[in-house]
Amino acid sequence: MSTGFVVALFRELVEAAEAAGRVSGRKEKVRILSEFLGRLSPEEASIAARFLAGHVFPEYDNRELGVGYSLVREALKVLDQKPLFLVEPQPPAITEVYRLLERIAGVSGEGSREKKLKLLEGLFSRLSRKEVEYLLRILFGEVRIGASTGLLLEAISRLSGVPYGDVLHAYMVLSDVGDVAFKALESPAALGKVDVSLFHPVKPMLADMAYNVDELFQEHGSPLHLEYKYDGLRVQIHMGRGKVRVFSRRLSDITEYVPDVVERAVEGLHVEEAVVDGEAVAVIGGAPVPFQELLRRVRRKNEREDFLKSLPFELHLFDVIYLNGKSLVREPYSTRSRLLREIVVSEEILAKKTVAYTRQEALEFYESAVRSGNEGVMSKRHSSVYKPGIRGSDWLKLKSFDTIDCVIIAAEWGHGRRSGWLSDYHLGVYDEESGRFLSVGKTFKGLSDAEFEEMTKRLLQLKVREEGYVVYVKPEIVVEVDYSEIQRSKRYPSGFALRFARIRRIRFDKSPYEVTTLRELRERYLRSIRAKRWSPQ
DNA sequence: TTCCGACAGTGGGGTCGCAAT
DNA sequence: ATTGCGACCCCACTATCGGAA
Repeated sequence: MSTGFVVALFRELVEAAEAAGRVSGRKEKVRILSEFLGRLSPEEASIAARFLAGHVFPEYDNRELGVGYSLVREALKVLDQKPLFLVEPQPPAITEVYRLLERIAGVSGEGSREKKLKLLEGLFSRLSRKEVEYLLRILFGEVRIGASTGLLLEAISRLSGVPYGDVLHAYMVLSDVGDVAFKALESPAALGKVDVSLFHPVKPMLADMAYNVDELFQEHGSPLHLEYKYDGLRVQIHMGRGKVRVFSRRLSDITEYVPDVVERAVEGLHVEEAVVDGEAVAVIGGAPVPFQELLRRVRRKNEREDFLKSLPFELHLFDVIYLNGKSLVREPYSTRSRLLREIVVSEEILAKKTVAYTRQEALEFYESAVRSGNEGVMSKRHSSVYKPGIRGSDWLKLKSFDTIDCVIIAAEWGHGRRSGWLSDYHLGVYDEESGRFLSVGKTFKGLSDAEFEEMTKRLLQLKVREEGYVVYVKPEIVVEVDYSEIQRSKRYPSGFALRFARIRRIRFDKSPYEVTTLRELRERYLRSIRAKRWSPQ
């Protein structure tokens, strides 16, 4: 090769990852990663950057590896056997590992499990234990070296000399850290010029959480620009040149699953070329169905028309980020909002909006959103630009939630920084009929490190038995639990599961027989689906 | 010097299609 | 016909680092 680069081994990537993981400072991690990537050819660097971010393929790439814990467990057995090689196998290059993973992703059909297994075993047998460990971390998207996409972009900026702002913007529109690394090394001058283009998905902008309307005013000032927050599928629709593609929040092309969304976009927008952002909600009788029901339409393909009609998607658009050849991500929200209104046939396709000058107006709008079966409201800073993939205070979400008391009936040992703590708790409600506590799901959210420490001690004192990762305890510790929705569950004996459960506080003052009853939970569930005007079956 | 924004890490609910059983 | 697996839809929350104030 005439590139002037020495072929980089996968082992070197592992060494760099380890080194970055050992230090705690972000700057030091960035230095280590940039020095490593700087030694690589553009192609190697693009693969390595993706690997370090916990991806095998670009995020917009729809290829699937089809390798999970089960297959890996099987393949790992090969390491326990004596290798059949007479001479030591050649350690693979980064590019070789990538090509092999591409082959694995390409396998499908009957006997695919066996074929994937053989390829995986072949790869494992050429790697040291430590290299296998890091390969697995990459495959499962959990590299855990305290550096992911964010710090990799800083490393790319550092090694290419391209300002960080340009690198970040390139990432936002290219949607792949590997593509950014490649371009930064191959043509750094061009990196600052990339922008949104038709049919290449862009990471959707995200919102921070707010907890009351006062916070919204505090952050965004008056008046507030509010929208309904719908509980559905985030969709980014690219249309033009006689074509429409729909992308999900994680950039999968979901066009084939949502023909009615395509139809509504085509009928609802009069425009040459556009990329619009919105939420698709499944609606029956004018009211949104529970998210759980909507899920039945996700990734469901080749579906008969009568099924689609029984659970139709409605579209609520709230942004436009590309229009007739021009990127709008640098335009303020006020402008994008106006342009969106100009290209819709009717306001019906837009997210419901209001401008609230007072606390009272904001509250009323929020109440109306929740009353009509939606999640809550969004507040958007009128002057803010569209920041793809960024979660910040420019957009704030205010969601409704409810609270019940549960008793902890079991707990699971944590992983990583939580190893040594019981950090995942099985929550029980009281069933008066059987006199038992029945599980309504698990949560690991809400406690501080100190509380985990304390909770672990208390739970171990209440331990009844231990099975694998699960420690069953005497039901004694009561916790107040916030959740966003009660779902029907086949997994839990109570028949219900809490969506987005998190512990608000520990109730040392309450006895387990004072926790919420199953009857009460059932009543709450029935009330919530009545609000949505939806009934099972 | 203190404050706060962005990032990383830990893990929850559900449903589908597909291959294996 | 049923089951197990892998992918992916929705995520919330706390700790930490380092630049902003």
